Amino acid sequence: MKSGPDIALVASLVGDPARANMLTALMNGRALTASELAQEAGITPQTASSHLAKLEAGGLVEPEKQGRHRYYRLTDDDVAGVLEGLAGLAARTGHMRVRTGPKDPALRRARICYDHLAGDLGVQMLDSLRERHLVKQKKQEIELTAEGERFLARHLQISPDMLSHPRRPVCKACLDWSERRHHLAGTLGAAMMQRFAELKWAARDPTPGSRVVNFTRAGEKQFAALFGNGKD
Amino acid sequence: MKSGPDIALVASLVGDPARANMLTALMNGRALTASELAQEAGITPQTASSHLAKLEAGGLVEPEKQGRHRYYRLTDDDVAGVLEGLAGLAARTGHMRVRTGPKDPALRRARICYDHLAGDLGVQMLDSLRERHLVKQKKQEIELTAEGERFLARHLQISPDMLSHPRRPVCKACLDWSERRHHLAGTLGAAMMQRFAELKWAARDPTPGSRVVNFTRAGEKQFAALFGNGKD
DNA sequence: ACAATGCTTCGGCTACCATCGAAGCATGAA
DNA sequence: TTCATGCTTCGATGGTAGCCGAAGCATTGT
Repeated sequence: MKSGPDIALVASLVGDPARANMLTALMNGRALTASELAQEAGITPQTASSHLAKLEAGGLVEPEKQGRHRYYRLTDDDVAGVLEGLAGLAARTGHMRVRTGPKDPALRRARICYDHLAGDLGVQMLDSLRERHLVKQKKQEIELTAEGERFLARHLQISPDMLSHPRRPVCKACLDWSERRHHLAGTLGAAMMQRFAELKWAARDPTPGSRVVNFTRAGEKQFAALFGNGKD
Repeated sequence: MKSGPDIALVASLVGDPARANMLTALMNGRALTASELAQEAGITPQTASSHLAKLEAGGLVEPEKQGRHRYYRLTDDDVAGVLEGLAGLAARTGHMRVRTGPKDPALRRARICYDHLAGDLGVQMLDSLRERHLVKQKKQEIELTAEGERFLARHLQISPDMLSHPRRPVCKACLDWSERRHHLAGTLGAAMMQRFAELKWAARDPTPGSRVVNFTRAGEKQFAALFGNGKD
């Protein structure tokens, strides 16, 4: 009659330090993989998996499968709002948290995600394509329009028959690690990245293991001309 | 560097079912005694005491001593807001809570608190006195003004020398059980209640153990004329 | 096909914390 | 004063949940 899980259930989810660390890591809107969240919370992947399953059951986070990764994000702004409120209450009692700053700026700017472009520029590129109706995006589904095909042929010498693959889609939305948004994956994403390299617009950083992509001065200009949003 | 109590601490406070029950019982703004909260949570007083100490240390509730009772209330609206948010998230996942309805309406309307009037009418009376500057209230301190003394003498035949007592203040703010607000205690509160009875305006319910105060039809009219707020 | 990576499930261990009995203060009443 | 009530502190107990090692799926790449 009077008992029941109610707020205690969801509050206890946030009440565990490991889960709280995960949730605060997700507060900026970015989606993180299970492994990254485990590292963020300072626990092993198997423990993190258990926590994430509970958070998902409690409706606080939502998973999105992406290849062999599994990205998690906060369910919606309501969750973020409650977390903000809790943080506010905690701050009043004198428990401030040191905010972990952004990592390597170059990595955030442009990097390789498998074989396609990710980072700020990658997200910006998909934004531009979508805005100019060169692609149509519906959730994770992305479709190349006829207008888009002409655009690719004219400016990047990419023809549709180069993009067909038995098991891989032409276009796919891929969750960006540094931004909260999607960037373009699939055979088209890979082909575009390859073309950027061939045109000497950009090249992977020679440092072994680095995923940074360095744009040349001319390449950045050309890229901005094609996919610029007017801000830089 | 990255760890710290932060939101996990305050969330874990709400995360315990017993504490959550206490907090939800306080959500309507009323202040409850430690014993009442213990009963509300279905635990023994000593366990409740431990919980309340933690909630107080966490800044979620604030105590107010009142005789041998100890009233607890939510610290402020921010706390209530966060609890509301948590309840909202919990409701989405299908964990609705059966809201414990208001108890006996007559008890909420008017009742005896020790020896003075409490309930809706008791709160309304102190409101009226304060509004018309017959008393001055500063936190829990209440002082009778010269204007107030004249008012009491004229309408209720209560003189200041009737109110002096070696160990009891004339006026005192007493937390109301059903309302969130204060009502008037002290020798004045007792004297006024006694006068109401003598004037046949009201009488304690004859049921043994009942704290209900029944107003007569005429008494309610007179009371409203003196302390009415225009709403009834 | 095989190997590698990312994540999950299972089992046992450990530590924490809610809970209550008993006793100790504090306040108010007789 | 002495008694009663309300609340707190102390100590011991027990249940629960976080944690990790090892093994098991799933997906991708060679």
